[in-house]
Amino acid sequence: MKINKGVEWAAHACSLLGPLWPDKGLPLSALAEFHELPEAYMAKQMQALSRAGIVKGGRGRNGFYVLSKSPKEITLLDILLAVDGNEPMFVCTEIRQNGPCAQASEDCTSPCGIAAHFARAERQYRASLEKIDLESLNAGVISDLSPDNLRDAADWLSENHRTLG
Amino acid sequence: MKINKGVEWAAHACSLLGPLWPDKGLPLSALAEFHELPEAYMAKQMQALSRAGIVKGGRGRNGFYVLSKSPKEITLLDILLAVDGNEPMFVCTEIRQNGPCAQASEDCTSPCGIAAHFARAERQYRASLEKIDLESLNAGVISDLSPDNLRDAADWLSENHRTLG
DNA sequence: GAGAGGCTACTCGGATATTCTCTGTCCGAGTAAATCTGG
DNA sequence: CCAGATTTACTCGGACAGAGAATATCCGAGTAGCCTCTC
Repeated sequence: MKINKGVEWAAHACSLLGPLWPDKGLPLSALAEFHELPEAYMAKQMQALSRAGIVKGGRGRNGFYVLSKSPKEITLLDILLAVDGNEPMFVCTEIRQNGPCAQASEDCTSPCGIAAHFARAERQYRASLEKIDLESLNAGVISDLSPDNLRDAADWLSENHRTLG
Repeated sequence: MKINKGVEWAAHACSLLGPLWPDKGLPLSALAEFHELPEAYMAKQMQALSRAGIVKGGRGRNGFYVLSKSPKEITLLDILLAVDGNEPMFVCTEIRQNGPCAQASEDCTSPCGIAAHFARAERQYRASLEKIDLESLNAGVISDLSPDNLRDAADWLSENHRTLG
């Protein structure tokens, strides 16, 4: 029940890309360097985001990543599902249909009670993350920065960002 | 982010033990056989429950498992944490303290915004499972049984249960 | 026949292999910019 | 000097190993009941 480490990286990366949207972005190398992450593995996470349609990666010499939607339309849940997969945490193997007192499968119209409770909990988990969009996420992250840090980051980004077209 | 398969087994096992509490229980062999599960691996799950203080396993020739508390005091969350471990799903590696614009660790008094949101979601997940105690869980499971199944199960349990000394 | 002691059979508990997913890495596909060549 | 084709350098994308955890299994520790032996 551990979330992939890549989710954290992807979330931070999207947080960086948020303020640059819609016409600016960052190459993989910058996204990795900003947080001192291994570029090759960071690529894997960005690919996952790309496949999920959260970011768009222009290929070629001047390629870089841009958010493919407004930061308001991207939620933490989207990022989690993109990187970690959207399989449910709890998978019911219907063991109630096994053994000496097995329930007939035609009697199992409603899901197993245990599975139902886990599913409900998971829905609440997802709902909680669904509420956090990239815009509000960024507001929170930035408010934690010291004025010096904020200026440093802004400078660094302006040096490394790239523009579409 | 997948929950251990053993959690399902453990939950069903506790569900069987609930109505037998406080003076009756079932040996591992019965718990495994009832749902046609591999006994050796089922043992692992019961050991985890035992270590967490949810069940008590009497050793020796006539040993068997009994709930160690009232079914009302045991929640789905307890079972989940016992079998799956109580590590948080999302672990923040503080990558904000890395890289060219790293935040100084003394500035990081409040947790990283991203981690905070995941933590909040996880609290809601746990809270949802915390509400389900074994008694209400059993009520749900039993209500899904057909009358025939219910009788079969009752008979089988009365044949296989064991009573404290 | 009764009691005590020892033995056996059966149970739980922890330590041990095996499989699978996550983690980490590499090389190929693709494109924009720079270069070169001919006019 | 300029336009166009070509080369080049740099980027993302998917395929490929290694590590760690989950899965599955086995053997040892422990106890209740049974058997035997003795009185």
